[in-house]
Amino acid sequence: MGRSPCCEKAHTNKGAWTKEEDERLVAYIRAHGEGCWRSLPKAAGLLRCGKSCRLRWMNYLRPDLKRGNFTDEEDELIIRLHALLGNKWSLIAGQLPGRTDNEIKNYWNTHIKRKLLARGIDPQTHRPLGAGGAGADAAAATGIAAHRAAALLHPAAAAPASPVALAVIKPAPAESSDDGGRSSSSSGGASTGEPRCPDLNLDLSVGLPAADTPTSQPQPVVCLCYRLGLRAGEACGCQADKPGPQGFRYFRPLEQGQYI
DNA sequence: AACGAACACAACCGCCAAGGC
DNA sequence: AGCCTTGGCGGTTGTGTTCGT
Repeated sequence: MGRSPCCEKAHTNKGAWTKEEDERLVAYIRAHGEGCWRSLPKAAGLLRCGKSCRLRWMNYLRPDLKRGNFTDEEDELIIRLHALLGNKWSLIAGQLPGRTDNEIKNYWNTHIKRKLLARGIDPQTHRPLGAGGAGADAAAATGIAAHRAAALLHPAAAAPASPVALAVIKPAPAESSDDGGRSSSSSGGASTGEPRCPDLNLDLSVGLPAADTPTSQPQPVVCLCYRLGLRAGEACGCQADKPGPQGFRYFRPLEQGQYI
């Protein structure tokens, strides 16, 4: 079995990219666009693997990349998205324009993990350290985790200083999958390898509030317990008997320090 | 000044799914 | 239906830099 390498390793450079290589890659993509990565290196005169070219372009050379330090707002958004999605770095990156999955992954591992630990929060379960154990993992493995994630993303649950205020979660069709089916091996949250519930296949949309959005008005957030077939009061404090205009239900945010 | 440890981040590796043939 | 190619993803490693002794 096995598979052929994506390139002939004997004839490819490895390691850090030189300025000249960067220039060649950028020039080629500007002229021809992002096409076939496998054939690109040869066409561009690069002694690189196609995957390496793609990575270099995606992570460092793309013109729309935002360089520089992460802001506090981005920090908080990453933390909330990680609570919801786990180690789905590409999905998280999709909510942070100009940031790449690799960048976010590195930032998480080097900064945010420590930041959460300093706050006394387990970076994997997003629960207070020592307050969960297997129970916390089990909770994260249930649909209730999705509800908690909604709470984490709810404006009222956001950190006071954070302008990241609106999160609308809409249920995706059950048959759709945007993670390429990799969730069984790497979806985040608990790292214990315990059995997990089926992925929720959330079609997640997160955005900053529009400039003219009155922040004092309640923002719609779907209670995922409803999606999971739970009734009012069975797993949350949402107002199930007052459905919103399009089936949305408003979630009562958790108090600070309150966890499900 | 020299050395080692810790940190930050760029890059690589292996795996998987989708799509074409 | 099965194989192969390709793009994409997450985990891990390698290397340069900074900090502490």
